[in-house]
Amino acid sequence: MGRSPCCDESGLKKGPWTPEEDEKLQQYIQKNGHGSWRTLPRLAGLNRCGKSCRLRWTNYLRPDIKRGKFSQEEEQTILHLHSILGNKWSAIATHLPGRTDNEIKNFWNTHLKKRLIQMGFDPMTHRPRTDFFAALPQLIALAALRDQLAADPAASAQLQAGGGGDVAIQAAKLQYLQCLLQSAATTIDGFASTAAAAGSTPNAAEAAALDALCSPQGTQDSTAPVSAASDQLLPSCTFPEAPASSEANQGLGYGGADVDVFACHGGASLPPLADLSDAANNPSSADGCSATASSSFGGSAGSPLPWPEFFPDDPFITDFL
DNA sequence: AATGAAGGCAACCGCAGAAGG
DNA sequence: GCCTTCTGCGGTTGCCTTCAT
Repeated sequence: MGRSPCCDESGLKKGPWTPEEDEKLQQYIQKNGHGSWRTLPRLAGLNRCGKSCRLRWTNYLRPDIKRGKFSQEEEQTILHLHSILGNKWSAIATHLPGRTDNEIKNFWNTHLKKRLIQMGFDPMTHRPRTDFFAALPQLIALAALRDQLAADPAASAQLQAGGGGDVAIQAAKLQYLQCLLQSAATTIDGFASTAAAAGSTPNAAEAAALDALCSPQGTQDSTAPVSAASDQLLPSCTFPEAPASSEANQGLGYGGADVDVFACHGGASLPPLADLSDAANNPSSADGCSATASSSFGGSAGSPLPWPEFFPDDPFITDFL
C-alpha cells in the first residue's frame, strides 16, 4: 500500500492550530457535520489537509472530550485493557468515554509505562522483568531499607509501633519485604551460579549490587532481627500466598477471591493487572485473580524469576522506591 | 537569575484496511 | 479482481513548559 502524504501538497499549513482555525473547523462541523474529511478543509475555508482537520477535531475540538488528569479508575482501566489488548489505543479509548486514543497513548508513554519500568515490570507483558539487572534499582532500594532497619532498632521499633491496630499491617509489610528480598537473593544466587558456570562475569557495579543483596550486613537470616515482631504475628513466611492476617491482607492490597479482575489488587492502581490470557489458557485459574496470584507474578513456568507478588502502589513501598 | 535537562502534549508521518468504482 | 481513494491507527517528532542546578 502506501499513499503519498496528503500534507505534502504545497501551500497547506502545518503545525499548531490557531484559535481562528479552530473556530472555523468547529463551526463548519457543527453546521454540516464532517462529511468527507478530504473536502472539508476547502469547504470550511481552511488551508489544512483533511487529515490534520480530522485529528484536530477528534483529539481536541470534539465537544465530548474530557480534559484534565486521568482518574484512578481510568488509570486502572487503561492498565487492565493494555494488559489484554496491548497498544490498541483506539480499542482502549472506546472504554474511556471522552478520552482520545492519542491522549491515552500519551498518558501511557509518559506516565504508566515509566512507572511500570521503574518498578521492574515489563510494560508490554505486565510481568516482572526477566532481565535481572533491569530490576536492580528496586532490589537495591529494598536491600538498603532492610539494612537500615537492621542497623537502627529505634526505627524498626517505630515502624512496628505504627499505632494500635496498625501493628499487624506494619509487621506484615515488613515481612513482605523480607520475603521479597529473600526471593530476589535466591534468584541472584542462581544467576551468579549460572554466570559463574558459563564463565561470564558481571561488571563492577553489578557485582557490587549482587554483594549488597546477597550479603546484607549480618542478616543472612532474612527473618532476623527486624521482623521479630512480625514473626510472632506471622510465624512463617507464607508468600507468595496471601498472609494469614486479614488486616495484613488489606494493608498489602490483597483482593478477595471474589473480587473482579479490575480489583485484584485491592483497588490499587498498580501493579499491572492479570494477564487474562493466562486465565484463558489455564482453566483451573479461570478467575483473573487466581491467575495473577498463583502464576503471573508468583514464579510461573514462563518466568525464570520466583518473584512473590509485588504491590508497588502500596504507600509503604512507594515511600522508598 | 540564567541555563540546560526533563517532562508533557499536540501534531505529523506513514502504513494498513475498508470502501467504492 | 484490480486500482484508487478515504479513513483510522500507532509510532514518532518537535515544541512548550516545568524543574533542577
